[in-house]
Amino acid sequence: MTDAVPDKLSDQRNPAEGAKGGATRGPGRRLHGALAHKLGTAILSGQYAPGDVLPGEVAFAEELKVSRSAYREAIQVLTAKGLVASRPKAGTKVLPRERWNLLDPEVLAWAFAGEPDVAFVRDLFELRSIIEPAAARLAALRRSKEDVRLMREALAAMRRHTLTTEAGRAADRDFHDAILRATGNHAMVVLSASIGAAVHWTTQFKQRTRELPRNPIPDHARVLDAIAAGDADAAAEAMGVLVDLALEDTRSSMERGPG
Amino acid sequence: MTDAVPDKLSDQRNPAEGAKGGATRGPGRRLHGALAHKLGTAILSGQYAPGDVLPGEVAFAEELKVSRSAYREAIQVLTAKGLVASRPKAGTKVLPRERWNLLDPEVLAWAFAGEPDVAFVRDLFELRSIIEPAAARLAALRRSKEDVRLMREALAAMRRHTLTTEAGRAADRDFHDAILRATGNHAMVVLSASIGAAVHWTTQFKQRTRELPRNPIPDHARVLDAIAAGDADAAAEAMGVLVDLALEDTRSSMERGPG
DNA sequence: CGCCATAATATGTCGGAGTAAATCAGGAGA
DNA sequence: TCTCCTGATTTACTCCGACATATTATGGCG
Repeated sequence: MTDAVPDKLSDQRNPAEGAKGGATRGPGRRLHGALAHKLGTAILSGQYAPGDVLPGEVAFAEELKVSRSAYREAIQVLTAKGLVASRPKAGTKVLPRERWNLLDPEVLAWAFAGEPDVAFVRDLFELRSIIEPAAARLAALRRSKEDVRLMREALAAMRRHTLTTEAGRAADRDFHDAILRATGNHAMVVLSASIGAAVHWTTQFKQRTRELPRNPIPDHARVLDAIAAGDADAAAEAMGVLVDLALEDTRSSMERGPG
Repeated sequence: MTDAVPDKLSDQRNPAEGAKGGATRGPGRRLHGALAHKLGTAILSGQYAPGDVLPGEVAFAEELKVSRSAYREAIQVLTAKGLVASRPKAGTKVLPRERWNLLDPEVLAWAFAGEPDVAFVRDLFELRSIIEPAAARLAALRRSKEDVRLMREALAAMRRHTLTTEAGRAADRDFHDAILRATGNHAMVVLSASIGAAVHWTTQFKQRTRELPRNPIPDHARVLDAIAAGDADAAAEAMGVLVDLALEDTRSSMERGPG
């Protein structure tokens, strides 16, 4: 907090984000969306700590060079995600971390916009190591042919591109996503965003170490085979191995330093 | 959709929600909050199905007897939770269920505002049956004295009040919440809202059967003892038993009919 | 010294005006 | 006849200024 936000975005209305078609899909297409992104990342990065109270609407909106309406809509977004709460006369206050919807895809993106908090990444991995083996087990029991087809496709894509490319990483996410969908459990699918982020950062950390110590394809293939065969125990076991390896890689590269 | 929303809330500004102090904590304290609640429950209950497009801003806001500002802020809330998306000329459309942030506490509340979807309750239980044993294991490894104290308190409260009272159910939620917190995993704590809803509906369903077939205290005490003793395997095992029993009770009472 | 009424202040709500963008229709060209 | 481009329309988006409401702070009164 202290004095001021290093105002970027000054008077840029719409960053145009490329040419047209919305290919890159920037942070927020609308003004209030961009504002929410800006304020959200500021909060997630600790610029505004829990308990801090934001400047008054009129003053802050003017400082940010936006109308009060746009500012308020951005605040409503943050409120909806549990980051802040505003009361008349008291102002808008940043809520404690427990209230934040950290599993919200957007909040997750904001958390990873800057330097990600290593402790949070660790937590996310731990969650993943709990969810995914169980998900693989359920998937083995309930998968449809279509589910298996999607997994095969994703695995094939992983083979074609490697994890060093964005396409390869996307295929990796698709593979894990397909498993979660195959559980037929909606609550599980919702977690795919969080799990996906964890998977993404796995490969990201692996990139940093520049090792790629292990070919991920066989491990993934083992999971797929078990699920396709309907062998629940084998699926859970194989996914457990996969997750443990990822956790290990990440831990070691995190110890080496977050930067 | 079809013709109109059965407009309640007409010109009621602030339901006053009791006296003061915000004890009961109604759906939405502000107008746009109440609107978001209204529209959110309408979407979650299926009144507006995925793919449906809402009436235009001006028309709908007028129909709901609110200003466009308030209406827009409500829509921003729904957008933030992944329920709808709006684009110029195209209007505001309800997104497919996969995009909904079903783990968001508010969305969860909206989902349970009317008759809860039995399939969703089942999914939530399944998630709980995966998370909680693992959480109990982690809690056994990492619990602090303060954590154990909180669990003891919650269990004592469960003993005092029974699960037939709201205080007892709150104590039940507190117990499970304390375990999640004891894991030291922030991502886990965030799930407490979802898990809490599952726990709440367990007891709710039990109430319906009017059986209360089993005294829950010993099962909970077994979990607590294992965690306090630092026995990870025993903690996971004991919690597994607890969750399985709850799952069984709920399944049988769900089969008897959701109403 | 403590309680209650009053005033000050910031959020909440309102209504309207103007801008930007996406869709649809129409026309020119192949 | 079909395709592509161009314009017009519709809709959400942004801005502005004002009023209403709720909460806190203040000061007087018992």
